Amino acid sequence: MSEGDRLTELAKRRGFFIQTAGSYGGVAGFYTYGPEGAALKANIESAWRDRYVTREGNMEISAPTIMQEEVFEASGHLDGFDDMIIECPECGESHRADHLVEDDPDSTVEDAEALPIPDVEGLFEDHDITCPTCGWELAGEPVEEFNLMFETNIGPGSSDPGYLRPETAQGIFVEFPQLAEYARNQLPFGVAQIGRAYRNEISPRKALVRVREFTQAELEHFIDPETDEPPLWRVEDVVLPLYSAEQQDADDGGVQEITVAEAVEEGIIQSDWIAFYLGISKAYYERIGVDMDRFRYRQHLPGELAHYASDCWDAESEIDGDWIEITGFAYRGDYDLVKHEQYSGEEYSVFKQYDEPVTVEKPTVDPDMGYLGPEFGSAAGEIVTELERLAASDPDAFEGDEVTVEADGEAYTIPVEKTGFEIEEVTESGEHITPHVVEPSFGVGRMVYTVLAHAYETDEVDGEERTYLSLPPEAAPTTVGVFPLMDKDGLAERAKEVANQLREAGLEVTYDDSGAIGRRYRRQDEVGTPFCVTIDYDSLEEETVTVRERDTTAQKRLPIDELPGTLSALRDGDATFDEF
RNA sequence: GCGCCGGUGGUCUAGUGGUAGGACCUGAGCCUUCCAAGCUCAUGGCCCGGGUUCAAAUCCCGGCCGGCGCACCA
Repeated sequence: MSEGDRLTELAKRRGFFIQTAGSYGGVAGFYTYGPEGAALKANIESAWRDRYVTREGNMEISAPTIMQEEVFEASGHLDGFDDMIIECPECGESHRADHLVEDDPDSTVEDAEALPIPDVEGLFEDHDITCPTCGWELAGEPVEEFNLMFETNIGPGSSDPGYLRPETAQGIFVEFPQLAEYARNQLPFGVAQIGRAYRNEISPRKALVRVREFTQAELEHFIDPETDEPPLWRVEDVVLPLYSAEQQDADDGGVQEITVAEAVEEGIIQSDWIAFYLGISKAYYERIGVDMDRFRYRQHLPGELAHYASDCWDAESEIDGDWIEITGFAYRGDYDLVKHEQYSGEEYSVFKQYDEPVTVEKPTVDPDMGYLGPEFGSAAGEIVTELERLAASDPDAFEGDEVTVEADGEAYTIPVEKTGFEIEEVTESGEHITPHVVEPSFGVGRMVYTVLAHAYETDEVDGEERTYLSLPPEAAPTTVGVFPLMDKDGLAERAKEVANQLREAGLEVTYDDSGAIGRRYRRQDEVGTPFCVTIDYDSLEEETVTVRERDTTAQKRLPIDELPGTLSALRDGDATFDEF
């Protein structure tokens, strides 16, 4: 039985994740987190928030999952999704129909993607385009649209299309002008979002790994590319397992264990910002329970880079021998903000003040409209525009008595004195710049899946095989199980009191008084509860209990009144079980 | 989307053209002074639709779902 099969079985039996609406036969690519899974996911998210929002001083927002078409035109997703696919009936290979048409030597078509499908199909017939894999004639084969975004309609009718976001990032980018305002227009600043995203995947696979609705945790860090440097000193000694593009190409290539400082120095990681995030993220993965022996950072190969990214690294975890992308670290440059500025007409930049105001000589014009109007009639407006342009590009042209500009294809000569030409001294205190974006983008479901797979352990206790999830106490759905040794003699009553006391202290508690004590321990082991408290006869007299640790099954005796503090410290990583 | 394989209680599984057993789990009770012990009882199942047949969970077709491979993955 593979690791994935084992995990799916446990997940269903114990309530981590199940196929959605299984009673109705289910639909591929949709999963519901059960009670244990939802708690685990929430803990992983809150650890993420603690790491990337709270501790880094970033903002968090929550945007809608549906936005109008223009947003995705700007982001490039709409084009990216409207791929035209043609499938070869001979070899079964699928190809981008628009690319085949453009690549055909007889064809003059440059942007086949913009053509209607029947036209593209026609081109296949006109030019006898063949399958690049096997050479089969593709004429007559249907060209089909490929759409990975879920489409919907906003309001009644179909005139106002909307799309479910394929990534949470765009919800941040579109609000940049306001967000910059909230950051007091000071770079750098980071905006995070944890939320659902949707992709109509052709072939959902491997439980939570490739699904159609999933949770992303994304951080968009807006920086001044000229001056902002990450605090690399914080992570310079962190050792990263790097699988560079070069190593992937090499025959005997493999993961190199090198420090952040070395990786930057040797140019393996091009962006200091990416290096910084790889550094701080390693500690995050360790914290939530990713096994560092089954983890690596893999650099994208040149051909693999997204349209917006210059350098990109993925965090990958190993399950069943496969490497699964759990995070993408991308340097997106100014791609997104520039596009949204173009499409929205709003300004997606910040004003950057110079250290010292700069005084420049700026040629300006202030034309005498009382002269230009009557003289040139309807051409006057265009002439003014041309004069302004000329003043900026070639102020020397105004040195004579007359200046000549071309407007609407005709040359006009104007006396310089009527142009109001002047060299003004202008003091500029700064300039508008478009920030660059550094984006760590985490797949929450894939991290949940990884953490479960990596936590899955079996051992032997008193000759019996035991299954347990070695989850970090912080991530575990339940922190402590509370049991009476027997369900009699007042033990259960005392145990319920203790359970309530611990709940009051903010701990996640499960109470269980059924069957034998060993069975209850096993139950908690399987859902990864790190500690179990048992109330026995001595508890009634001495006010002490046994605390049992999941991974070792070791037990210690502690006073009841110390439990809330001790267990909280164990959960938060401020203490270890051995210390008591 | 294509190909191969599969689908029996919550889980794992046995099974035959005559409508199904087991184990574990779960619940009730007994027992039990720290690691899935034992006893009694109980709940719960043939993925969906069509066809063949006197009769289909079983054979055939289609669908859905899952696994693997291919393709796709902005």
